[in-house]
Amino acid sequence: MFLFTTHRHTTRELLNALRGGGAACPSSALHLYSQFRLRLRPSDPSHLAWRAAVVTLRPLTAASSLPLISHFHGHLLRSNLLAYPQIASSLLRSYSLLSPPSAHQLFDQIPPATRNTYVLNVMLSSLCRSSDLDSARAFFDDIPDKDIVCWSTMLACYFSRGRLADGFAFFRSVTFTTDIAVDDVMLATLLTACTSAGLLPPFCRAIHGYAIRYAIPPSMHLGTALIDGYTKAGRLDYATRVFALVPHRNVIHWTAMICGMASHLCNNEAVQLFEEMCQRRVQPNEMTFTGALRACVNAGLVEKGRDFFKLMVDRYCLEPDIHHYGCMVDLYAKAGLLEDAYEVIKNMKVEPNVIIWTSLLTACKEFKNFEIAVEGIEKALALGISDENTGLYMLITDLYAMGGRWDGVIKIRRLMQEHNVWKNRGLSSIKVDKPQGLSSAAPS
DNA sequence: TTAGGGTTAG
Repeated sequence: MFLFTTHRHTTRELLNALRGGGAACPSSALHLYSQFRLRLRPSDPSHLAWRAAVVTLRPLTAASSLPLISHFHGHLLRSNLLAYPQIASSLLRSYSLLSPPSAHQLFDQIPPATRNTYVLNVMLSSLCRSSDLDSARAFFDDIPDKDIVCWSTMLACYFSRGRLADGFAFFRSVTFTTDIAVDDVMLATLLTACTSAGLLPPFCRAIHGYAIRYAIPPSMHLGTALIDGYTKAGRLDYATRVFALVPHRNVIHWTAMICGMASHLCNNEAVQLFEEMCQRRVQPNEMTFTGALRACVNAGLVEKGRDFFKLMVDRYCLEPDIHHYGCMVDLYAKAGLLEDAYEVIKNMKVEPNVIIWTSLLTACKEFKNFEIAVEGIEKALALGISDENTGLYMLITDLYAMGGRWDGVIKIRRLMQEHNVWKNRGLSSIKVDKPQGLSSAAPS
């Protein structure tokens, strides 16, 4: 925290305070910035002015404060700071995250001389997020000097729209028709797309092989994408090896590894890794706790799970979300502690969803506890019936039958009939030669 | 010293 003293701070000191997180909240950032502007002299180097404005925008954007950003935009216009590409790209990015139409308006007002590669890339990224793919592609085609960021942005756009074949064709065109050197970010983009499309493990190994061949280190995002890819491909051994090789492991690397271990039922290893992470003073986030709690659920470690949940709230001041409550309900329910599970649901700060009710009611069926089941059923029915929760309705039917409540069975059957929803038969398939989503045409 | 990309519950 930056403290104001009787000492008259120089512009450099104020800039360092802004940059060093001395202004985590928007109001203190704007206060520091106004102090900075008061001290700024014509003799100061011009880069001080735009740097201060750039770092002031960060907390405003992090707080998603559109009114403050608009207010700051006014100041930037009046002080002619928007002529700096650094400011233009920062402001454009802030708007594109919070209000894409405002970003597009701003872009039209940026003079062509200011529209450098950074500005164009932010605009492309904004179009990729908020407009149709063809508009983004048209904008991409018009960019004169495309760099790796530009190509990566467009590549991610294809994948995020589910256009796998076009994305792979696009990647091929990067490698075969340009001199662009593929980097770790582009490989991470490619790998993430393969992981979500289930094109593993050969693709994961191929991309990893490419990274090794071209000496691209598994740093940051590529490290996470590899860990996640290998764990989802069932290769915990490779994931562990990559994890060990990541130079500066951050919370996301640890989380990907912990979640990967938990999903493969290496529960004790996941719990150990989580504890090691805390010992090394790496701050866990909400997702890390989901992984750690899931390991406790799988292993039936009720006490440990309870401790982790308490640790999350008390020590790390994290607000539990639906995933954490879901784990806690499951933790107690699977151990037969149905009262505790139901208590979690009653005290939740978010509405329970179909997963939570299914978790509780499945345990009610297993442990033949009709009392809690009846209470739960009443509330679960409030979710309403849809194609997504027919499983829950079937479970409720079973529970009514178990309690001899045939009127309930008839009621649910009638509801399902009225809404024309039926439980689908279990079905699973494996594509062997041609993975799904690879059938569309290559881009022009 | 302004741009792209990564991790969660039945």
